Amino acid sequence: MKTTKYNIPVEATLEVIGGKWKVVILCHLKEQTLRFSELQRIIPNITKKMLSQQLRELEHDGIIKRTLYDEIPPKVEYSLTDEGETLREVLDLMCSWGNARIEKDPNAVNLYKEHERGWDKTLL
Amino acid sequence: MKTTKYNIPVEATLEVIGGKWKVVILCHLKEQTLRFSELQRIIPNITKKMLSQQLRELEHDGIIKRTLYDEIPPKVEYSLTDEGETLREVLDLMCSWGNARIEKDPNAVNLYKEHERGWDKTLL
DNA sequence: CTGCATCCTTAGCGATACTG
DNA sequence: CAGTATCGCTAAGGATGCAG
Repeated sequence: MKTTKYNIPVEATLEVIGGKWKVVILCHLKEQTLRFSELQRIIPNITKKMLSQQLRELEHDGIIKRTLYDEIPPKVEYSLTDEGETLREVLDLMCSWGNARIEKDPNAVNLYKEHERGWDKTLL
Repeated sequence: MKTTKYNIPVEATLEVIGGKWKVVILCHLKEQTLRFSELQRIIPNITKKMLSQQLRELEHDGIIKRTLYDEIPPKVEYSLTDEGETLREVLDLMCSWGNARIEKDPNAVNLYKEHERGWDKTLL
C-alpha cells in the first residue's frame, strides 16, 4: 500500500513521468503505437532492460497499454491509454519547448555538462 | 568542440528541468520570488547541497535569476528569468495534471497537505 | 543566512547472458 | 521477437562540517 504524501502536487506527476526515459518513450507513443523492437530502434541509447522496466512501470501506472498478439514470433504493441492521453498536452508542450530551445541556441544547451557523452546518431 | 545531438528534441527539455528537484523548485518560483531559506522550508526533503546545486544549474541554464542583496546577514532571492517564464505553461500543466491524478486516488489525496512541514511520520 | 567542501551511501543504469 | 536474470559500476544524491 502506497503511503506517499506529496509536499506539492506536481510530485505526483514526477512520480509517473519522472526518470531518464519515460518522457522520451511517451513522446514516441503519443505519435503512434509502437512495438518493443521499434521503440528500441528509435531510442538508440536505451537498453532492453531499461525499456522493459520503464514500459512495465508506465503500464502499472495506467499510462500505457500493452497488447500481446499470440503469434510466432511474438508481437507486442504499446500505446497510450485514456489516462495516458491526458498527458498529451504536457508532452506536446515539453516537446515544443525543447524544439524552441534548440533553435534558440543549439550550443548553449551542452556547455555545462561537458562530461556527458555526445550522441553521434544520424537519426534525429 | 563537442556537439551533442538529441535523438528527440524533448531531450533538450529534460536536460534543463530533468532530475529529482528542478521541477519542484520551479513550481514554487513560478508563483513567487523566494529566498534560499524559504525554498529550503517549503521543500522539506531537499538538502542544502542539492538545493544549491540545482539552483546553480538552473541559473547557468538561464532559467532563474539570482539576486544578491549586499546585507548582513546575506540575502539572496531567486526568480524566473524571461527564459524561465517560457516554462510557465509546461509547469502549470504538470502541476494541474498532478492535482487531477491525486484527486483520482482517494488514498493519496488524504495524505496530501499543502505546505505542511516534513513528512507525516505516522503514515510511514 | 547562504552556501561550498568532503566524504559516503544508494539506486539507477548498463553489459551480458539466457529463455519462451 | 520480446523479454528476464545476474552482476557490477557510476553518478546522483545525502550527511556533516566549515566559511564568508
